[in-house]
Amino acid sequence: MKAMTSAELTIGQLSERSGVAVSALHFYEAKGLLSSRRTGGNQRRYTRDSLRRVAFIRAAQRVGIPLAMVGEALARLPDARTPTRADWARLSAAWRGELDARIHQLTTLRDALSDCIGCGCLSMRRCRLANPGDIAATIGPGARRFDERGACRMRRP
Amino acid sequence: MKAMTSAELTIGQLSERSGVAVSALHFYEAKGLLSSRRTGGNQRRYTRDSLRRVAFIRAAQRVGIPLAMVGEALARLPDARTPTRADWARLSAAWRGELDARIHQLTTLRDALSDCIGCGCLSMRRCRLANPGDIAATIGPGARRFDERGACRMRRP
DNA sequence: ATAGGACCTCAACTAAAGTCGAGGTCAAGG
DNA sequence: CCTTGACCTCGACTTTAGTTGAGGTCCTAT
Repeated sequence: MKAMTSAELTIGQLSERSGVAVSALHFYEAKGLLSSRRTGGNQRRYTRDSLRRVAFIRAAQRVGIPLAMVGEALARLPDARTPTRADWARLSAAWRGELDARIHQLTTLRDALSDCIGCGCLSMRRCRLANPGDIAATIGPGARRFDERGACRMRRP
Repeated sequence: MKAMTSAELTIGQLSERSGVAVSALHFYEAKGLLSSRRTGGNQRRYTRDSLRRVAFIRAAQRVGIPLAMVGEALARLPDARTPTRADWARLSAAWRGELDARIHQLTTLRDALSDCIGCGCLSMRRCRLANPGDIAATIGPGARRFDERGACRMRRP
């Protein structure tokens, strides 16, 4: 084992410290969410702030935000220099709005559920449960857990 | 157009009233979340309470609960008789707990995000953002948006 | 009776977020 | 020298939640 605490991290170290599988880190890199320097032997070396990027990615994931959206957000961090506190703070503020919105949605839904399904209401047209924000979703085929859920209200392109 | 307001619904009517595509209703039926009678000509006929089932399914979806879990819940409704108010209320109560838990998770996360990413904290081991419930997830291959998120805390089988 | 829409089945495709495995380097220890 | 462990790439596979299309039936109004 190499017990070096170098300035840079190997992918294995990043994986262990972040709790994210190596294969997932590869995947994130392929998606452009993460970047690395390569050594002479073609191995990845990550700067320290990658830890933060990964933490951010996972945090976003946990609340159901798709990687594409996370990628968009991260893309607005400077890629040349290491992001400053201010860069991160801007990003954090943006996500805070997103999370607030989601919490609000969820709360509304919970209340609608208690009022509505619990009470025996049968009308679909009137029901808050049935129309919780009328997302007229026909966006394409396949799984679309996110959009249908009407969840992300960060600037849509 | 048939303007009949019969006791039963065709799949087209159920689709329109619920806002769910016919293909999705087929899919739900295949997954056992929904059931129907067949006419002589092999067409589906739904009872009125299917509307409520579908609304429930979508509501659960919107908050990120996978169909399998919804199916489990719905399976505990009586299939022979039309579910009573009490049947639904039981179910609703169970979900309320689920939603409360999720809201709590999200809120915690939001706060951690503001404190932590905003402030320049770099330690992964200490960071609430990085370890928001330590889900040691290695459950199998493929997409697992739900389990990794550590989200559902309804009785696990 | 016949055209039109609504319905049926079934197979194939899409998309997200990864995992897994094969086949091949690289570096250090014995 | 050789083995062991970490790393590399690339392609195939997985799961969830559907959609799309082909090919065929049913029903109802003209």
